[in-house]
Amino acid sequence: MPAGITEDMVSTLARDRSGLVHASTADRVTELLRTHIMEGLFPPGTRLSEEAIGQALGVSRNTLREAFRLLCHERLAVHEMNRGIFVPVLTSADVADIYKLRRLIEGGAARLAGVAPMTARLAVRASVESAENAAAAGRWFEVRTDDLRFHQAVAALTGSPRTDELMRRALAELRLIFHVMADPEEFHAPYLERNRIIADLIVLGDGQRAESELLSYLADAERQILAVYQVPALDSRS
Amino acid sequence: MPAGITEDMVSTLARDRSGLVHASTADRVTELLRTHIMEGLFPPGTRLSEEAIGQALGVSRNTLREAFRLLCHERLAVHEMNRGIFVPVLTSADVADIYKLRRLIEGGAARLAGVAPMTARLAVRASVESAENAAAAGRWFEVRTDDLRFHQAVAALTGSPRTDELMRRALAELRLIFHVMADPEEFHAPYLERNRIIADLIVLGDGQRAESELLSYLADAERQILAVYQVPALDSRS
DNA sequence: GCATATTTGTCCGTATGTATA
DNA sequence: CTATACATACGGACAAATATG
Repeated sequence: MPAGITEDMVSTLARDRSGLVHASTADRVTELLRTHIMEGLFPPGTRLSEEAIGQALGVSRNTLREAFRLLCHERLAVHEMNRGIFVPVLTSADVADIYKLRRLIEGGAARLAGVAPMTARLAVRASVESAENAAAAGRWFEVRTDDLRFHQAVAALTGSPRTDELMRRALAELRLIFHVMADPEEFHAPYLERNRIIADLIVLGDGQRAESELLSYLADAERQILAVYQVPALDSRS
Repeated sequence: MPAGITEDMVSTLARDRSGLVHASTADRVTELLRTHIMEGLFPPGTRLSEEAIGQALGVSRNTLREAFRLLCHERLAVHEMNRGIFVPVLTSADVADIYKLRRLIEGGAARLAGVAPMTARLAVRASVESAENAAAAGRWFEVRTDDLRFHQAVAALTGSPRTDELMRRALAELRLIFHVMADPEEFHAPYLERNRIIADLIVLGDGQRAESELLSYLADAERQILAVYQVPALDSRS
């Protein structure tokens, strides 16, 4: 059981295999590794050994390599030639870039609030209410998840599958950053009411104000992260 | 030599192998297939046989499968379980979605014209001038390439690597659509002067007007494509 | 700086399951 | 329904690159 590989990873794989899901082994392995990386179970910089993980998961190296390639493609892993696959160590520049992209996507999506279908708008508010309930119960990791759902729902106002997927990937990367930061309560609490305000504006269809609120929101969040997250941009190598 | 596989595909592969490029075989195969799909050498709907292509390229099926997975991930191929890899047949819905995404990205990027570095703005104008020269010489396929470079340069105004890559992939998909359309002269000629106007606005730093010009440009182009491109959204199967 | 061990990159053979003629 | 073709997945092999002592 080499590095963060748990028993239920393997059983999950086996369960899905017997299930009626129409996906290849490589796809299931990808999904499994993706969530494990996103949940921070492999610390940034960890090398993902083909031999060890393949054996722990009970899949061949060839199959595992297909999964690794996909993870690299969505930036949840980095490939260093002849050295292996590593969990990425994101830099301050990465944080800035992700927020730049988020402002572009989420800002533009919020502006569409007035023309977006009401179901999509209500989904935004639903995620905020879910977060409020979780916060009231003190479940702050759930608040974090709901916050990401909120932003996903905002992007979904575009009604564009490609935008949805793009947003999903950007937020997956962002999770990597969250894991090396302070506890979720300190970070997310202040944004709860701002989420609520934005959600209400979106339901009302006031795209202009929703956008400007969201942009200042994202700018503040970026500043706050960069103040704590001091990973230099120079090539990180152990 | 089964399906669209030419001799120089193999020689390109061999040349790069001996070269000092630091990339794996799978990466080189991916790049090779990517450009060949983008250039329309495989008609939409074609099945990419592991056996045939692997043999033609002189690479093993394992290596080829890694490449196929990547292409599927960037939507330049579609994977049908237990059936194989196919060149995608894009639907009208895909066209609409790609243009929705483009309006979001390119519109937001154009708005940043005033704060973008001058080198990035001049790159936009350079692509237009290149297209104008190609048009004057009657090289319309070159005009098409320059047009795509123009839009890539607009997205690059954000200065975001992730946005650049995202845009590259969206435009790669768009190429698939262009190939089944009328000749490039008819389609691109009317947009030449509009490109010029937008580029000048960007160099001047007038993000507001650049954005609105670009948005109406994209709306017109989408309409024009959809008028000709009548592929129904229902699951295309031969 | 060198020799060794480890790990990746790539290929091959093969067994099994799935789709199609 | 059978047969064929093909994708899926595994395991083994070897060279090359890298890490380790």
